[in-house]
Amino acid sequence: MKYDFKATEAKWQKVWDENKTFKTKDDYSLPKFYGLIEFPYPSGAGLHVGHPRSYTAMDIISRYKRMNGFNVMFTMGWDAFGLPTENFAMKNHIHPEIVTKNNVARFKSQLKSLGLSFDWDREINTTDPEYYKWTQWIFLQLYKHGLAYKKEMNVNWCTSCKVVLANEEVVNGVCERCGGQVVHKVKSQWVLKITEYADKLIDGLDTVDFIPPVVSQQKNWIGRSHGAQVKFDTTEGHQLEIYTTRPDTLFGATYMVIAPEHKYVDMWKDKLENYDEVIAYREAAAKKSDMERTELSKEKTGIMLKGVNAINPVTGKEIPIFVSDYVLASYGTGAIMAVPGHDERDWEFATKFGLPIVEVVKGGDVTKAAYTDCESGQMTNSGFLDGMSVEEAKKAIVKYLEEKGIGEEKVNYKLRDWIFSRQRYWGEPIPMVYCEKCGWQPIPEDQLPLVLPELTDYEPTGEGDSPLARVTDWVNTTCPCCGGPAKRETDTMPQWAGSSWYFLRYIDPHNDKTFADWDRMKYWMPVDWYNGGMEHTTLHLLYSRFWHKFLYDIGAVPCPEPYAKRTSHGMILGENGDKMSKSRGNVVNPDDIVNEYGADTFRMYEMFMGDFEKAAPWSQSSIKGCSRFLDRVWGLQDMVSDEEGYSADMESTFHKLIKKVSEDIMHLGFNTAIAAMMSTVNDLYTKKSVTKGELKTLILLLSPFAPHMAEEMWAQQGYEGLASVAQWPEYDEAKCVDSTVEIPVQVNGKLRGKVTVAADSDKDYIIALALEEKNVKAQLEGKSIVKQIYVPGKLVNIVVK
RNA sequence: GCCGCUGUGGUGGAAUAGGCAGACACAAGGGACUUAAAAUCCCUCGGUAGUGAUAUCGUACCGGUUCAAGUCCGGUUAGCGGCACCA
Repeated sequence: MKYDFKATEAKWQKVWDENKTFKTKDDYSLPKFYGLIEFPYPSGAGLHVGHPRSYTAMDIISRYKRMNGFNVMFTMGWDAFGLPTENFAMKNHIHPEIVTKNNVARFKSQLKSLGLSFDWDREINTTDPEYYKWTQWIFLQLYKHGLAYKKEMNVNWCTSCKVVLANEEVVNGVCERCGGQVVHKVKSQWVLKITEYADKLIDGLDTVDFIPPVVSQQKNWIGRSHGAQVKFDTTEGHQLEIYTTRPDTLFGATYMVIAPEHKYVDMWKDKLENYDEVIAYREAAAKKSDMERTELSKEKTGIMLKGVNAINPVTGKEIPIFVSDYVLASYGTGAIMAVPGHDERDWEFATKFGLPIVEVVKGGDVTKAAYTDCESGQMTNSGFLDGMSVEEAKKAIVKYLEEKGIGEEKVNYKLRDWIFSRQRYWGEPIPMVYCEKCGWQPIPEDQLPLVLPELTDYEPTGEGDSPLARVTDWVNTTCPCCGGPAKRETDTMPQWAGSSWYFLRYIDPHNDKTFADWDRMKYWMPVDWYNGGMEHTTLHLLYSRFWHKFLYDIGAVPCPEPYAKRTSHGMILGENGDKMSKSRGNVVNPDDIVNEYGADTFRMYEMFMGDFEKAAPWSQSSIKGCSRFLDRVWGLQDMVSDEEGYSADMESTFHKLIKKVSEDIMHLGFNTAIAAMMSTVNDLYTKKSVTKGELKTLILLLSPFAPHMAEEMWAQQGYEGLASVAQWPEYDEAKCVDSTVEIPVQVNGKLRGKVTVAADSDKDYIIALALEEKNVKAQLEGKSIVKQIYVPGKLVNIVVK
């Protein structure tokens, strides 16, 4: 009888739904497993074949854990605030709430068709006021602990979206979303002090099991560097403070550079003979977009300050000061000491402006290029540092500077604070009120959620204000402090806000007293395994770790790290190897595959198509292989014998298979687990028979991968209950070995023959047998044996001369 | 430029901790069944030589360590991802 996937899949999805088969239990005496996948943004385009790769993998792991007696939490929700929904609403004059509702409904039905074992009773939606009430609450805690502040900032302004972007949303100087030009604009923004957590975010990485690329990217992004801050006297009187990672090269500092925005430019207005020229340079730099600044990075520009010089504190020499945009106002002190002998950028600048280059570390030729090696060099031209290694010199100079009171050790980070305001409608309102008398005031917590007001026009004002600014009766309110007239903040939170804590809400999604009950969090946290895309490493993953660490510090969550383990899946590419996209016309719709082959085949193929952690191109024809395999498994029912256990010749095969599938699931080796099942099924077809016990094991092993078919076969074979929650089959390590083994025999490392022996044969016997093997014997003809190597159970190698 | 990852048949990919390279699939070719097609089943399938047993070369390239290297070490090269004037 042919397998009817349509009817069968619908049937079991209904059973699972009605029985709440995958409902998370409240029994905290059970071992728990919290598997997490990134909840999607419900876009208008519907589910993409890329989404289920991660979902299916975690579904398999969750099903495996469940069958092994774990209390499993595996859930789904919607990260539903965001620009595309707002843009769609704007264009079509439909409320974003309706758009979201429709998109969620579509996503949900698509996901349901895949047989994913989510506990749907815990579904959450970031745009639900009962959810964002707590997003706002967390913001208020950040504010109350001094981690949220308002700041006039030079922000990234997308000229096309007419919206301010976070640093992270600007890619190569253009808007990440629309590719529009990004320029600088001054705006007053809410900013979160993620930099205060830089050390904790780096150090915490040692306590979790994240794949190495994630660890290195996060470390790189935070960019911690150790160095020194040093004060240089100037001829004008003020001290100019710089940051350097190479204090050892202080004797080689022949000039200084400050950022165009540096405040000393204004302070020294009267002293500077060429003030106008410097200001013109500053204005030109400000006008440059990030794109232009990057493009022009090859050619260094700058203006020397006329009228003020600095004094090198160790050489006592007067050195010139420049403004140049190769020094960033936002990093360190916005000023540097330039050591052209040992820094490539300084060398380039010094060469262009004809400035002196002094060698202070031996090992290179500073007339040709900067010598930046700090491993092997030796100090020279450096007074009391001469003869020291770079490492020694660093320590000695810092000690000297500290004694003199002109410098100290200093740690710096590339990480910037998180700009948290968006001039958009479809986001969480920031629960703050501005009062002329009292300044910024938080909304009392009992007034949360601060609900988004209804709106008919979602167009941003174009002035950089949110559409909310138009809703005057919402904006005008009273000050929670003095009761006088006040105005609400009209900016909303970025999309990253809702996703920064959603894993906590899954634990207790309907709690209206707190964001999640403590005892529940104590049981469920941390997330045991979080799988998601590499593209979220420096944004979502870092932000959510930051929020969690903050919540931990104020005693609101029970553990310092939210995720115990993080892995990442590769992208699914189009058939031609390009990234799947509408414009390339190579997008595959999962619905089509499910309709043609069924969810089980679709799941199988997504797991079989390649190394889970690497990108893999979609192949329409390869799907057939998985479809054929499932048909063959189904067909086994026609050759099942009356035998209960495993047949003698298949026993070790099945023990090995259980072991392999179990281990492969936990190592993301889904493709090899499936391959092993295929092999075994092929063997059974060769034999043309299968025992009841063998079929039972196969059904159970298949259940996490192709749950619908497994469920149907389980029922047809007369087993009680559901395969989805049946006990995972056990294997016996002792039975994983075959009674006879085939040992390859090499002569001088080249395969010449094979001998078949009992598994417990001893070395001498095997070597003797090997020497008698026909082909081996021929190879040994007329040669003398130098050495005989036997690797137990693996191979024999005979070395001859 | 810096950091990280990856180079294996026509294709996707296997190969535990240095031990039979190419598992499992797809595609292709041949055959069986069929009025025919689809589906299914069987065979072949890295290169070269040979009817064949077999020999020989072969995991991006060059070199090294080892009885033995896709795997380890040094260098080169190509591709992907991240960061990018961070002092």
